[in-house]
Amino acid sequence: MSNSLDDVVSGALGVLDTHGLEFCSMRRVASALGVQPSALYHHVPDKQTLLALMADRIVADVHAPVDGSREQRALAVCHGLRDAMLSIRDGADVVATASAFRLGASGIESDLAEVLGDRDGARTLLLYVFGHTQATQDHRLASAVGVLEADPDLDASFDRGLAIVMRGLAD
Amino acid sequence: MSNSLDDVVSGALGVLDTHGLEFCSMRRVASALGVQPSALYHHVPDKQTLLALMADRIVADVHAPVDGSREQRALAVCHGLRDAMLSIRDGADVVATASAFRLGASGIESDLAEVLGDRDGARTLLLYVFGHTQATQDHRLASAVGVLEADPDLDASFDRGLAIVMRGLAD
DNA sequence: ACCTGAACACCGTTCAAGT
DNA sequence: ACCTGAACACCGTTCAAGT
Repeated sequence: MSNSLDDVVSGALGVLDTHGLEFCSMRRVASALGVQPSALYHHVPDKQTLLALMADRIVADVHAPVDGSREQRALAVCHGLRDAMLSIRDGADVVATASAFRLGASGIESDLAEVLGDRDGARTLLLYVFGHTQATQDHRLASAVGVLEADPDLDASFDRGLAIVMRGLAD
Repeated sequence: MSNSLDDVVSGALGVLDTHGLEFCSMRRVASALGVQPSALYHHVPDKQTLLALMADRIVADVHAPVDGSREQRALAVCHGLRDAMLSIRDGADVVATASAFRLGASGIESDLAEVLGDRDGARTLLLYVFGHTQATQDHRLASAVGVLEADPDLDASFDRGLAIVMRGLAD
């Protein structure tokens, strides 16, 4: 059976979730799809592009709700983003790296900027969400492996930091 | 001549600055030191540890000034950190990655927490500085290579985001 | 203590050729 | 359009052995 680009992205996300970013190689993705490594290059010019497509898919369903106050809508986006990234192994690393590369050009940053009416505020909030979620996920992995003790406060810490940034944005 | 651990870290930083993180391999570092790849493992257990030592050295001279208001001292740390990371190629990536892994355990986070009297505030500020600086550096590289147009506003954008977070921290 | 030499099990990417 | 097969130029890490 022929694979489509969507199949390739799905296959890559499967490898990511079961083996982690470190082992998410073009060769592994190819073998998960039952295909030679070189076949992937028919769908994608390079690995970086594949990672960007994976990032897009991870956050694809994150949108601002239509009603609520500005603050409520912004918080919903931040929590949705965090949950989406945490829902897949190393998701935060994948999304944060891809997003750092196109700051200002991401759909979510525009969404957030529209909700808040503040481009700098949107960027600041987004960078915070990426950074904290990445740290949370790395920390969880490390404590699962046993190199660090678990920090049960990370979710509360996220909300407290979010509150700090939102307070700075209040008009 | 025998190499010390410090020599290895210096050599690695040299390779990083001239070739970038992508090409900062154990093999290249070894060859820059005039030594076989396996020799590095006498000084360092693995590449990840070497990257952490490089990160420590990049930010080694960043400290809070002794006088000034709380806000002034915190801003000085943030700017010092940003400048230190931008002073070497891919420095922000190296520092941010190493720091995400030990959130709460870094010296700068403690420094900042002491200055601000607020652990969550320190973490929030730090994540913002890492994220924005990483995006700035990636963006500059991409525009130097020509894949993105340059954004001359990135430095001003950094200060505006910093002001937002500081405002959220005001008591 | 610091290093060599050789090996192991991998990488991303290219390219001619097949269907 | 989608894929194979083979190759190129690399990786990180281990380990016995040398000085």
